[in-house]
Amino acid sequence: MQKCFHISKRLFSFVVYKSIMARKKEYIEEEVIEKAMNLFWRNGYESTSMQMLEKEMGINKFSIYASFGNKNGIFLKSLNCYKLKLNALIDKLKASENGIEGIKQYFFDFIEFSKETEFGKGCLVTNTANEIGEDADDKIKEALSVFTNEVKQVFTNNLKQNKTKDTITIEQQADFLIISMFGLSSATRLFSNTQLNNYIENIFKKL
Amino acid sequence: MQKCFHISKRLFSFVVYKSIMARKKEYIEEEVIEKAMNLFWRNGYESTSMQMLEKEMGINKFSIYASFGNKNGIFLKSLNCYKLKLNALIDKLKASENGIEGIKQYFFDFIEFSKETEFGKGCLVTNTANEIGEDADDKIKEALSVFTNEVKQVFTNNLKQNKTKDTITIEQQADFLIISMFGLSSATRLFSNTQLNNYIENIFKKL
DNA sequence: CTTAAAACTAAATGATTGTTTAGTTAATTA
DNA sequence: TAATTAACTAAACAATCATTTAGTTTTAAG
Repeated sequence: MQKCFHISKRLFSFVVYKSIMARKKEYIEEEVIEKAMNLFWRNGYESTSMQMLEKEMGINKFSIYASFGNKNGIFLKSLNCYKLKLNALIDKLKASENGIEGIKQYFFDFIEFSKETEFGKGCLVTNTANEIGEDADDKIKEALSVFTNEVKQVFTNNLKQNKTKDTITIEQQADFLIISMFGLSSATRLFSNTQLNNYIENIFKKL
Repeated sequence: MQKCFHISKRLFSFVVYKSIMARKKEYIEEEVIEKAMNLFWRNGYESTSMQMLEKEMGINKFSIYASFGNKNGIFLKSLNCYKLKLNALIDKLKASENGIEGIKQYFFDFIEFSKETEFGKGCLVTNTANEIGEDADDKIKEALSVFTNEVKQVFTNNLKQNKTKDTITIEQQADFLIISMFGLSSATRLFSNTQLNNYIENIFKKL
């Protein structure tokens, strides 16, 4: 087969044999990925084993590998799923037109979003950024980086709503806020609601 | 042997047979623990295997287990070693009498303390707090909690140097600062020096 | 010098990791 | 209905994990 005509076996069967489907999948990929995502969110990447994923996703290892390639593949899809869920908060923030007040509300919204029982489970993105080392998978590192920069950009746009702020101040405050989100993520897992409130109130006293 | 007279084999040999030593250890426990600590600091608890520890500490697995019991034991000793190293900064902070300025200097000192190459390696305590789950070893969780509270207490004492601040404000600002340290710890691993500076400067604005 | 005990080396342990393979079931099309 | 093929179950895979065991070497006391 010539290189320029090469397409993967899976894609090939999808494109050409679309009408010759045999047995139907008994699960919906988006649904089982959401379950996987919640497991990764609670336990982290390394602590989540294929055995746990098999049980939580409710499908066999074979099916998991057939659908997502490997553990990394499941995780990358899970990151995307997380992104879609968080988009509810991000979209609200984007729609806000009250500057830093909108960002402050996002911080409070995130606590609710992260809530599990008494404590939260942090942010899947920052949890992973804290967990992995420099030699981790490049796609994962890239996804985390892209995500972080996107959120920082939304913060920047909201800060720009205050016309009295110069460019340098906005950049510095955006750095301050995105790093503060890392602190908030950790804090939801460890600190009380009162302490989280004290934290957020002090953050926004300075802006 | 009656229960009330029971002492461990190791302690027994130490106390009674102190003068009947056979072969001497070819390593100093404090020295190999420092090497282990640096490995945990760089890679985290789970990612650090006994194989890596054996190589880095320069002694055999048998010797490691004889000296420290198990991986958890090595880690608890490593946490203590980390504490001793960080005490240089903490003592400087304790000695300072310029209120929040001393705390701000501690933040900058920590960046230097955490520095590895271009990026830092965070704080062993907060790294671990971010890594472990609720079902982790109780001694480790306790050690992390004690450590965090001690640092917060030092922050509190420094904040009290400003006599105009009321008790509630001091408590709230101490919460803010200790959670901000979690953010700084993560940030040293991911963000540039400029961004770390922007972060710290904004933390201590209007405090 | 003999004896005893601790410290050493190196290999084996069983459990668990992520991943793959062999064989069965079920759905679609001709 | 028969043939085809994807999706399934369940077992096996090699690698690695933390931990233990067996056997040797070294030191010091009697």
